[in-house]
Amino acid sequence: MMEKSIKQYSKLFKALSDETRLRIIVLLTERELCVCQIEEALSLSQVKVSRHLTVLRYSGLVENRQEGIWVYYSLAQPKNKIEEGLFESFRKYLYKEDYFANDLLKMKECVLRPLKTISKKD
Amino acid sequence: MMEKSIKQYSKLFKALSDETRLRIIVLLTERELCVCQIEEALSLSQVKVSRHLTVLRYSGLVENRQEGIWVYYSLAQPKNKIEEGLFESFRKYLYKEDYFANDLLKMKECVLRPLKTISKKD
DNA sequence: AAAATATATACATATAATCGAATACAAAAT
DNA sequence: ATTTTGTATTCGATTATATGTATATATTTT
Repeated sequence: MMEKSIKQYSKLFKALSDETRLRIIVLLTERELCVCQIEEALSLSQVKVSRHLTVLRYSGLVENRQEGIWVYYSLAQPKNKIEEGLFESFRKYLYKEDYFANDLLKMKECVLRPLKTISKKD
Repeated sequence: MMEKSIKQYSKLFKALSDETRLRIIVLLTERELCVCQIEEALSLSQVKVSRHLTVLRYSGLVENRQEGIWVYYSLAQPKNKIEEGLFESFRKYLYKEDYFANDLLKMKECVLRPLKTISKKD
């Protein structure tokens, strides 16, 4: 159908149009993470992170896999040239920007510790 | 301010998250156009086009200049690497996709014809 | 001057997105 | 079998977005 490609792209951009989701995506450009790690790295509530991850999953930008009690999320393979270019730009440029750099730093601290010791926040 | 960059990007993607605005942007990657040309190329109402152009202008993605009775819109200079990459991707790939290709074709027909009142002027 | 044209805005309304709090679910540990 | 832990979903409230109709503004033509 003709409308498919337009919708596909507008949905892509809608998925990226939320600050929380953008922060999550930038984290995931670096590595696979489970929900509680994202929660802590971004100091956000469980509901908020989980809900935005669901949105991202529906958009096709991320995938998940379950491992025991944890659900790990990762960036999906880019489905077109636009996504490909975006992911590349994210990896190349966004990590340098203060806010994202900070998130990434905190994320790296988090993943050093074993999962069990992660404490809850909101 | 720390939040600035994140907001900047989420706003960029929000501006691109609407189908009509995406179609407009793709037209503008090709050339400057006035409102009525966009209206005709996309077969959309005046209000709809004008309103979405206003949104795009607020997002900083497009600029406009008035010339007599017409207001011409064009893509603004990219303000960061992400925008730069996006514009490049749009020019490189989107014009090939059916729906956008169709819009561009129709736009080119439209701009061949003189603007109604201009013919009287010269 | 009035009429015509291109564009923008106001108003009302419908639809969608976001959020916190509470709750459900499923796997693991006890 | 019960509790704990990580994750997902429901509910209700709030806010944001998109749209059509009507109207306003500004420039040009007559």
